[in-house]
Amino acid sequence: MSELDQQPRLKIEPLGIGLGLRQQACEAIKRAIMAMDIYGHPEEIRLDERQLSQDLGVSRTPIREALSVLEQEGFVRSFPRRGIHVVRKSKREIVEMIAVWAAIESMAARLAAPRASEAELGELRGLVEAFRDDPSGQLSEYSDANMAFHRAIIRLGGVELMTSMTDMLFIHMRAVRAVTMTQDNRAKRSVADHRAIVAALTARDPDLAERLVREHTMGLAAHVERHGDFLDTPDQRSIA
Amino acid sequence: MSELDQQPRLKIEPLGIGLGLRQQACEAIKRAIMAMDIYGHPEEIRLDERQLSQDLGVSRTPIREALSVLEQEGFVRSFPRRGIHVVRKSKREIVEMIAVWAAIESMAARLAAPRASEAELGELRGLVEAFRDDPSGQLSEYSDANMAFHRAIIRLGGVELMTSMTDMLFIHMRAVRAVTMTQDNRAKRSVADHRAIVAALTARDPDLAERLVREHTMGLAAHVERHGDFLDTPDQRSIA
DNA sequence: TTGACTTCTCTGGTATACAATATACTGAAT
DNA sequence: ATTCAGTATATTGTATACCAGAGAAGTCAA
Repeated sequence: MSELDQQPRLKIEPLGIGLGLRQQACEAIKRAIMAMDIYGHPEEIRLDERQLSQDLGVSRTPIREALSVLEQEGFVRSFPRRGIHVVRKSKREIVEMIAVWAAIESMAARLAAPRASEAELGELRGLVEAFRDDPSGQLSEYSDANMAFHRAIIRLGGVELMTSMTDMLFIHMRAVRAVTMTQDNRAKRSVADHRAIVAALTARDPDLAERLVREHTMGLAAHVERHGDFLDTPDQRSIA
Repeated sequence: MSELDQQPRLKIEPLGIGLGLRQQACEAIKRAIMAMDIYGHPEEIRLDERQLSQDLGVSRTPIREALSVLEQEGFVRSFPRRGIHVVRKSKREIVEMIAVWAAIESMAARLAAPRASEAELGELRGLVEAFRDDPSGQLSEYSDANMAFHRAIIRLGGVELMTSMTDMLFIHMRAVRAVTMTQDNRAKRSVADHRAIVAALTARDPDLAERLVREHTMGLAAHVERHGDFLDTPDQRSIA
């Protein structure tokens, strides 16, 4: 056995070493789904198992298991004997996800107010002040920083389950970025809101922090409720 | 088409017709897991795919897909090449689930305060007053009514995603029932809390309803935090 | 007697073959 | 010409066979 280690074994890239082939397929398909702009073209996007299996170079079995996981996570929906479609979240579903997000993050802010260290609050402040000047110019970067800010608050709550659950929600909400950027004054107001939230946390005021986070995020929900009609395609109701 | 409805078609039960064999297996295994008292005996519970497949009379393929779904839902965990174990939630995980529950239900109560109809509030009041007298006698029935009460509040919020997410959480929290019943005065205080919550909703006071629900449920979290040490088995930390 | 190494077995992972069903296309009849 | 029915094809759902890896036990040597 020992001489095997001494020989210059060619370092094969850890293709599937350690984690099952199913999870690799799952990640690959998820990346592919997230890469394409689902809401750009309104036609249904169908996934072919055999196509995916020969594209990824594995058999259909791990593909099917990966698709099962993705269906559980809400990315695809399988109609028996009729194929697998990429799901397209309706406006109502998006608004509901934002409401749940608001519920969780406001509770996280309440928990974070007494818990967060000064250093953590400093990092949070850095995330906000990086875009103190008009963020309309770099909307994409600001959107990333925006998400990072909210994730940071949730993380500061100290409840890991909140982090994982909202991460799941955020993945499905990348389509909302387009909606968020429609009103460019939203970005400026967003910075002001964030600054107020950090101030409440710094003041160790749980009630204020909770209320500000809730109103901020529920405001986004109301915004999507008003301006997100393009999310609903004509054939959306047939699925519901 | 219309004569199909007129004819007395023999009502064959849809035995596996229409919904895949995978979902049947999934439901069967989930029922089996929920039926056994996981927290009763501390040893690890391992699931054998071949055993399950010949017990259910199907091949291993749907079993594996069902187990994938169950792993996603957090019921089992699969260690590569080492077997599949029924997960045992740690005290920390239980407390975190209760915190998320509190976050969602308090937001639902806030949304329900202006939305709920008088009839819905009447039903809610019925759920509370059914156990106005000492609920210590029928603890099991009260626990069911307790869950029904909380689910009703969440449903009144009008956000379906909150209902589905908390249903998922509640499934994992059946083990907490044992903890809840340890302090028998908790049941009496619980009824008082519930009555106050209904009063706040009747008064259409979103802030009060939100606060009461939050404090009520977070009180349960604190209770489990103090008295739920039996949930952590010695080998629990090895998984984490 | 103890420790290490090897082998065997058990269990999960993967692939391929087969069966069932839904859809679409074509042909015939009205 | 239009509609209905039947068949064929394509795609998914299921089963079985094979493979690889991990754990345990047994044996040999020190």
